[in-house]
Amino acid sequence: MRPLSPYALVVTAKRSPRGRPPASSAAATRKRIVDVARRCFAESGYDGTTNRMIADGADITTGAIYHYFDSKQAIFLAVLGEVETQVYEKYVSAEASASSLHGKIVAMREACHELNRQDSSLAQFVGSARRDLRRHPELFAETNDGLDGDWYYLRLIEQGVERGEIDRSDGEALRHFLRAISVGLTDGVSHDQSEHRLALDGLRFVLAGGMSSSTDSQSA
Amino acid sequence: MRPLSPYALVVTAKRSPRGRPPASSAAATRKRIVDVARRCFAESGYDGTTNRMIADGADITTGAIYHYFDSKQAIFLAVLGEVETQVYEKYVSAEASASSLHGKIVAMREACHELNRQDSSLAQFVGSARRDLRRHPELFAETNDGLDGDWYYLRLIEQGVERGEIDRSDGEALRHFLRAISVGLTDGVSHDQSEHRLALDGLRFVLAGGMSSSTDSQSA
Amino acid sequence: MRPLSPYALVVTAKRSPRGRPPASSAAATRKRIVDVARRCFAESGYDGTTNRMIADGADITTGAIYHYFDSKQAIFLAVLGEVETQVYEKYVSAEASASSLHGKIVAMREACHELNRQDSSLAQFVGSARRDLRRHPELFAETNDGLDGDWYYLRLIEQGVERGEIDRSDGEALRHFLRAISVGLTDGVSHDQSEHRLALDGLRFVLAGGMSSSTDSQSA
Amino acid sequence: MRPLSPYALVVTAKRSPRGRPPASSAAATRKRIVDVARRCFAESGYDGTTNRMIADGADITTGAIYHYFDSKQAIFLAVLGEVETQVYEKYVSAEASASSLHGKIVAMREACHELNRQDSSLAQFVGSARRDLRRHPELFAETNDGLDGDWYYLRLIEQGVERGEIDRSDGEALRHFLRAISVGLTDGVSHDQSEHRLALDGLRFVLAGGMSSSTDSQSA
DNA sequence: AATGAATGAGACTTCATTCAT
DNA sequence: CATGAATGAAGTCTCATTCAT
Repeated sequence: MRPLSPYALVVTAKRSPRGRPPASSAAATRKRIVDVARRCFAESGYDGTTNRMIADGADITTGAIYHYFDSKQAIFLAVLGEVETQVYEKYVSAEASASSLHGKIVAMREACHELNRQDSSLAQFVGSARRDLRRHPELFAETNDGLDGDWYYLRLIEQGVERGEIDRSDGEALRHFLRAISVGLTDGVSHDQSEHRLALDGLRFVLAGGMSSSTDSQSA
Repeated sequence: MRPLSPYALVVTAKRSPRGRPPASSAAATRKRIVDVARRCFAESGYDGTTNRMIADGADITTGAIYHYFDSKQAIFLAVLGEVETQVYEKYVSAEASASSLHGKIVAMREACHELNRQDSSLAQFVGSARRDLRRHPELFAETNDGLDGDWYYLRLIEQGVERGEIDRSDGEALRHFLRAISVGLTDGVSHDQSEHRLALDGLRFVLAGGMSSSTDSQSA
Repeated sequence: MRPLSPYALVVTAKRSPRGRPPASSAAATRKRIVDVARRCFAESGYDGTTNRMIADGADITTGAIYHYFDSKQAIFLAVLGEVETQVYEKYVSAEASASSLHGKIVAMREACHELNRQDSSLAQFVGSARRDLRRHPELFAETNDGLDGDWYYLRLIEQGVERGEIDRSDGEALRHFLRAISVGLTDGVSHDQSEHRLALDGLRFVLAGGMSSSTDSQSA
Repeated sequence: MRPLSPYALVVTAKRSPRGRPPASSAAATRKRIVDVARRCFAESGYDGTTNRMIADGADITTGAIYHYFDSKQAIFLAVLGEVETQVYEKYVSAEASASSLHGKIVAMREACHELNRQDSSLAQFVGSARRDLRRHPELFAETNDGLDGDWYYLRLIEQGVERGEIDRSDGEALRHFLRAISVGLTDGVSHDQSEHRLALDGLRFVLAGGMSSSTDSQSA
């Protein structure tokens, strides 16, 4: 029949022979759907991902998906929520590992690097989802603020200003720069660990003032 | 009838019933197609853009598109080529406007900011195309190297090393950082001029060593 | 709505609105598709047959066809394979029913006549497919040798030569004549039983030497 | 632009530079259209032939076709009429070249062979048109009786009966056989001169009674 | 819990035909 | 006489979704 999609699990040899599958199977299937969907959405985007891709990857049929989710949109929202939670936790735990503004920023990016090393589909989903959310307003969830860490940077900088580490007048620009570099690290190089590592090293180099020595009389 | 797509011109009262429309210029129509397509691809991506969107936007029928292009893919390639040319020219002219590595980098990002101010769909197309090119290998053209400015940064850094402005050992990391921030500025904030301005100011602040004073004993 | 195609069943009052229809057998639907397709291809050719014709005839939608076949081409190949099998069987069983070359030839054509009486769409498909295969190389299947019975005639004549019923020097010409008359009976008159019968009688008359008495001094 | 279709003339180097082309050009263009159309219809059938194929082959644009013909259908009818005329002439001239029924039949088939040698697209068009006429009733012209030579055979046999060369009771069967073999020679082997020659030799062999010696006790 | 047959809308694309120039 | 820009209908195929089993 239909050739197996590249998302199909390789271990498709044995299937629960007949009768009701074991109790926890439902939860496991749901998790499989979400996991596969994350990878699909990350790689192909929302429009480019089909229910068939997800079903093949989760070793079920497209019809079965609808036992777990009401729609493709609902799958996306589930993936989004799960990813947000994971990223949020990383952010929070990173915050405590350093005391200065500079240190906290680096710590947070390092935490993301670690996350990316463990499962790169996470960062790639974040990058993909950013565009998909702009394109499909119906994909917005009520709790959608954390993907780029804006709220986090806001807090960090506020604290930095209070501690006198940075002028308030520079805070706003810094915040937008941090947002941009976060997007860049996520979208631009998250698919290659060593590039991501290098880019992060570059950020540390620049933050440490590596480029501040030589200037010329150029202007905007 | 079919509800008008948001890309349709508002003045779509009457359409020539059949045959060649009076006072129509092939070049103008072709340009309209490419322009609308750039905006559509930028906003909705390759998969999310339909021929109907483009046709409505260019005030023709979907069939007429094929008078100018062999396929949707060909339209994309045309847009890509045009954008590459424009961006390339900006890069080259920016290079001459400063003498130090630091200055040239800032000059180039400022040039992009200027381009973005004139037509933000350009930067947004670049961001969108980056993903689409990863997803659809058939969209690669022979001349596809300039979108992120990698070749440009490579040259700049090489020259910087030769002039002793930067250690060769830091060059690789810096290059990847520059790639990341370029992606971030393009993808993350190009849809809002003032945010883009702020993020660029943030980059200049950081490059100038604004974050280098305060450090603590944090590590990766 | 869309006017019903002539292939649509007359009893098409109500159609199941959505989802799997009650009491539907996949095998039966598939067979319906193949049967209708054979008639359509026979009557209208490959180019002239539309998915809509087939779908209407099989009482499904055009989309449902793709549940059973990957493409229009695949439908054609399925019909071709099925027809080849049926014709082949007839040929083989006809071979045993006579002992002389003359007798076997007549027996084979009579077998085809019988097949044609049962389902004339078979012979007509063969005729149509001959042209379609010439025009669309992609319609060739690996097992495509039996439609005109060439291999069959080849064997018959070889045996006739060995038994001394015919000179080897005449065999080649006879073989091509048999191919031509097969095509003629299939393409030219298979749509009308009585004409087919008469033409076959004519062949028997000629083979029996009915035209050999009167000759004059004409030449090529 | 659009790649040249295989029907495009190779000599597309120089085109009448500007202004009105020479006087007889119109007639020449019309002839070119008909000639190319015959080959296209022969090779690809009515459905499979596009106006673009014809236009490319005739070195004009699709629009220009409509200066000479009202529709694709009209082109087909023009080709059909022209072919009928040519074939008719051959038939008539062949009739005089022999005196017996047997001789006239052979003479006519030899005449067709000669025609086929000169321009095989003629015979192939006849074969293709036979199917197209069955499929598209609108392609029938008022004067459409001569393609298979039915009227011709009818007359020949009537004369043969009157001259006592054949029983009236066998005439009807012979006529249908002749029709079938005509179709077979036209459709089955007209694309290969040597096969056509062999098949015609086979017909002559059979008509001469080559198969009448050996019979066995087989029956219908 | 899961299957898989089926729908209906819509995607890309082709093509005969029209008509201003 | 001829071009070529444009239409509108139709064609093949895809896909999210539904629902009897």
